[in-house]
Amino acid sequence: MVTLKDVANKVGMSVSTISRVLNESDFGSENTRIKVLKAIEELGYTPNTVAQSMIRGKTNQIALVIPDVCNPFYTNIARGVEDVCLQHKYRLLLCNTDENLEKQNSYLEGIRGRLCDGFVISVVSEDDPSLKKINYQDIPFVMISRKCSCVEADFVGIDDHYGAYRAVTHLIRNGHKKIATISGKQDTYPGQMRLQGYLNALKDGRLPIEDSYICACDFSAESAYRATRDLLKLETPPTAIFIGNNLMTLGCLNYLHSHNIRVPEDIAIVSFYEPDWASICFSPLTCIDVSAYEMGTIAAELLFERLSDASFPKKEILLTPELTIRKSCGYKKHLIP
Amino acid sequence: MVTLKDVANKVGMSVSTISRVLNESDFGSENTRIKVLKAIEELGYTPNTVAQSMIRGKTNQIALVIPDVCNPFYTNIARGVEDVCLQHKYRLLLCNTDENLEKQNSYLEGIRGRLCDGFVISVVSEDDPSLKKINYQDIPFVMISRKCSCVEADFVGIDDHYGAYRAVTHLIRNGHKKIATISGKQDTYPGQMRLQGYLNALKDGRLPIEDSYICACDFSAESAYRATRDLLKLETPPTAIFIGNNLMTLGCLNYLHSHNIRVPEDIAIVSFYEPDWASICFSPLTCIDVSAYEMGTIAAELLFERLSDASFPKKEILLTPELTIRKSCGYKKHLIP
DNA sequence: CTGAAAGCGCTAACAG
DNA sequence: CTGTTAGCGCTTTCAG
Repeated sequence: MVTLKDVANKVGMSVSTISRVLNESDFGSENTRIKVLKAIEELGYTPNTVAQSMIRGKTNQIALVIPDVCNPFYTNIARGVEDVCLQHKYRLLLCNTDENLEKQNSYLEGIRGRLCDGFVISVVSEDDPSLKKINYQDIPFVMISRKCSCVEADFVGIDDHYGAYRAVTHLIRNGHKKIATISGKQDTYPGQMRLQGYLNALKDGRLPIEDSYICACDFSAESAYRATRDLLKLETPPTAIFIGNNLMTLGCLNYLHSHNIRVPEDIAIVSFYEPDWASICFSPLTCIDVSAYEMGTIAAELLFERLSDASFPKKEILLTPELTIRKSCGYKKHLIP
Repeated sequence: MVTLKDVANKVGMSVSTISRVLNESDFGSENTRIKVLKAIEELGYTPNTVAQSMIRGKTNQIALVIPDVCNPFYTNIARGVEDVCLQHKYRLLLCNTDENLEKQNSYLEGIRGRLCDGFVISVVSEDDPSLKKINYQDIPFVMISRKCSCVEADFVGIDDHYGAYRAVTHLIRNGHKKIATISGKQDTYPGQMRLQGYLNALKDGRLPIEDSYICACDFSAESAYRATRDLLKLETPPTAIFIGNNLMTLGCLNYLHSHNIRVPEDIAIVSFYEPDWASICFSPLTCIDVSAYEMGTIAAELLFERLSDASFPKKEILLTPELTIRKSCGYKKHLIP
């Protein structure tokens, strides 16, 4: 590997001179500049980023810790975060925890080791204390989508309760009385809030709450596939399902379609978060949705604010999701306000 | 930030001692070990990764450079690469180039600066020479899916020509004679090979090649949406389309569905790469497919081999994709061998 | 078994 | 305008 010293030797100058022509835009005589630049070119020198990080005390890198890289929701967040990073000339270290506490811990360990100057995280579980271990003063972070109430930090998320409430209310207005929910991990904030929104919508709609209609799933397609099967085997199956995320919607629809169950004729569906295939599904999907890209953008910007000034009070930003009506609920126009 | 020195001061020992109890599994008396570990715990010390990288001359990090984080194809590759990284106790730096040469260059610049010990890359364009700039001896890399013939390095990819040929042959066997293609970026290896496979299948099937049936798209859904529209406006529109990737399939189907064009009754579709919604689409998709996760796995393993021994000859690994028949081509059983 | 000292590649304060 | 020097936090000889 060619170093600054090699360049210095080649042109017969000191390392500091070389470093300066590299870092100060108008340094040295035309002559030296040209000579140095030429040597750098010839030798193929590139500054060692690690050494630079070391001396500058910052890495120019931020990390994004997410529970599932394969989920388009997080991937869109990543795009948002990345774009902001680029504007700030930062790099993005993407860490996929796979909903696994151990993996998350291992990444957090690296982060504590100053791998990055700050990070954005969507925690695996709200109950897990590992986030506490990292010193916010040293490495600021913002939580996204999933909040961890045991820790004080900025948070950017969705108004999950409202979203779920809105979705279920839509079902009720369409005349449904037997409404089930396939809900996500209950050790996460969105998992809890979306279930809560479902319950409150039923309550306000004076509908009874039926335990067997509440399926505790884990945000995965497989869990939703099984839940759908169980739901339909019930003595009085539901006529509608509110599904807590995009992946579970896929799982649910896979079951329905492979068993020739029609949507919305046999059963109605509302999904939290809109998959990109919403329109070309066998029954175009009605969804509650929010721009994940924008969330990522907001979170990253908040982080960069923190990076330059840690003193302002903690912020909590909630985006309001909107309902897009397609066919999967059996749109009854006169019922919609 | 608390450093080794702080720990040393606290227990009244030298930094080297602390470093040793940390790095050598059986060092020092029980007493000192316990004392040191306790101090580390109390102070909340974590080794500075940057300093470690510096002295060890390696970062324990590899990068994955991909053109689109939002494409599940690359995301599955990422999962594969990541899992192998984890086994080797490496971290994964994910770089999204967004099909943009400038972004790719900026990431490559960082990589040249020794941000990682090696990397896996799916290039933006085959014609671009920027990969040449990085010194393979210093930082080995393996190309994935997209090959750059101007550079000598390991490559893991799909047998794109075979896949396309197989897909189009399937269409021909189903009785189609007017077969169009929506093909991907022609400055990429898979873009070229898939088009080539299409052309050769037509040739071998004694079908004429119709220029207006060849749509030069760019792998994006939008480009395919427009291409589909144009195709259907032709005087004699095709009865079947071979589509060069998953995203373009989405775009194509979006057009068809929104214009009430039935699949396969009005037009047949085969897609290269299988989206996870293949089964729940309004017309379940027939696809040519390969495991992207596995590709990622293979590429990463190859990279780690290189990392420990750069001397063996360059490898080129091609995975053979398989056809999954659903409904979108109008399955005619007796015609399939 | 432990400490002092050198040095990884670079930047920046300090001299000349 | 340029060179010398001192570190950043850590590991690793080399002495004691």
